[in-house]
Amino acid sequence: MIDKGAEIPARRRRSARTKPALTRQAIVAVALDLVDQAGVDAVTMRSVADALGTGPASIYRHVTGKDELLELVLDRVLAGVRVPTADPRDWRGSLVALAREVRQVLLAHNDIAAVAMSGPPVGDNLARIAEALLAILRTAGFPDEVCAWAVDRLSLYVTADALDTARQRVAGSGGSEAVRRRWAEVAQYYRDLPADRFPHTVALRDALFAAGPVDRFTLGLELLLDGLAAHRSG
Amino acid sequence: MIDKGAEIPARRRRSARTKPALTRQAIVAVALDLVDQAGVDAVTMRSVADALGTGPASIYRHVTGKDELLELVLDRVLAGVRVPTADPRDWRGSLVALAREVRQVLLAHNDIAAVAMSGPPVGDNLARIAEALLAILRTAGFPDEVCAWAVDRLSLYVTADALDTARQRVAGSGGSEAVRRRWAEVAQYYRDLPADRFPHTVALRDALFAAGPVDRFTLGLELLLDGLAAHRSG
DNA sequence: GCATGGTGCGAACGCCGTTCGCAAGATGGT
DNA sequence: ACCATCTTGCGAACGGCGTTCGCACCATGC
Repeated sequence: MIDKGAEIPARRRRSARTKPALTRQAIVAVALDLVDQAGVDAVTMRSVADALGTGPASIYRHVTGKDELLELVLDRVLAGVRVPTADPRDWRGSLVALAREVRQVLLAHNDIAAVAMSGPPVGDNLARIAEALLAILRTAGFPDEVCAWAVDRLSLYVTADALDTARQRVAGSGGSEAVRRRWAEVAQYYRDLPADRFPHTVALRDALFAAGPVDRFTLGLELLLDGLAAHRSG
Repeated sequence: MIDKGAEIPARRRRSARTKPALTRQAIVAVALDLVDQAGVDAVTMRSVADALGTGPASIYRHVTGKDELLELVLDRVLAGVRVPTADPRDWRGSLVALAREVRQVLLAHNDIAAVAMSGPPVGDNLARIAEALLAILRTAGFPDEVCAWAVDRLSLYVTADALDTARQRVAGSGGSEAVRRRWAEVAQYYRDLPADRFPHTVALRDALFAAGPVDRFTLGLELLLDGLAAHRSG
């Protein structure tokens, strides 16, 4: 948030040809690579330092700690969100487009959504996205207080879904053998529930586990927007 | 999930009067106490062992690892959820009551919701709650596939809100000095956004930070239920 | 009385985030 | 040109984490 520009290498040290120079940007880039390949938990001061050919202490010259590093990674990810131009005649379509864009960008980087759910809402790009959301809502004619909590609820929903989806994706294919077996056990547990005490769960067990092409995210989003529509000019 | 009953002390060892006997239940109880007082992150194999007057290795005789321990804690918390009797004439009221009950129970135990969002959906009590949710939805006459994803979306929303609320509560009063200053900084950042590039955010900054008596949880829930109502007998 | 198997636990391993203190290069004043 | 000062890199270490190993111990069944 500070020193947003420039970041000149400051010095061409021993082998500018072979080393990435150790700047904030380089550190964040390496951390993002680790997130993409192995998830947020794989980001370690040591793993980042290793990938840069140095030790963990060096990272602290450019970043105050791991929290700030992950916030910077999240901000870089959110920089890839392209906000649509608000169409006043179709606020609903605009909101759906923006929500899907954010979700897609988050999911393109593994479980980075976990960072968004564990810290305060920071970063220039988050502010940019929130502004776009508010622009859509306000030009659509929603009262101010409705806009205020609608942006809050929509953000929460999108972030939570992105995190949930990423975790289930790990359970399906990406994850370790142990994690996959764990989820399989849980599925089996639900399948074996006694029909007398869990009649509805048993009756719906096929529908519940049909992780098929049904886009649960959009369905839930439409629910929220249906309800929101009732608050227009209220 | 296994060995659900009994759990006899197995042996009256050296001082049954002074020591809590070291059973699964005692371990879970101690861990839950730690969650209540200092949050999920404060639950450590060592801290749990210390509270029981022993070493970390002893815990592993009764629990396979930290993951299972936290799952057991979550299950014990969810045991406190009292599911309402489904009233077919008021599915909406029943859903609101159940959702609020779950949220309230989760929030009564600090950020325990973090456990629910980081692992697979396990535990007898979770199955019990899901069954109750499905009972309400099905007796209300929703199509099966709607029930299937509605229970998914509602669970996600309740859990995510409980986690989010717990985190903001820490930012308000419960948390450490450092955490509170961090959130204050963020609030200041949003307040100082330039009005030319962030007109809507600036215009709404009072409404956005009015964490007042407005019950955002119920508002969002009503949104979902409004949308859900449109899917009846569809 | 003795083998057996479950239980408690001290010690250790290999990670983690973070801090310290020093070396070395860059910078600025004179 | 020279030295004082500042910034940057980084080896080493600290304390804490989850987990495992191996041994001592005791209740039990033969």
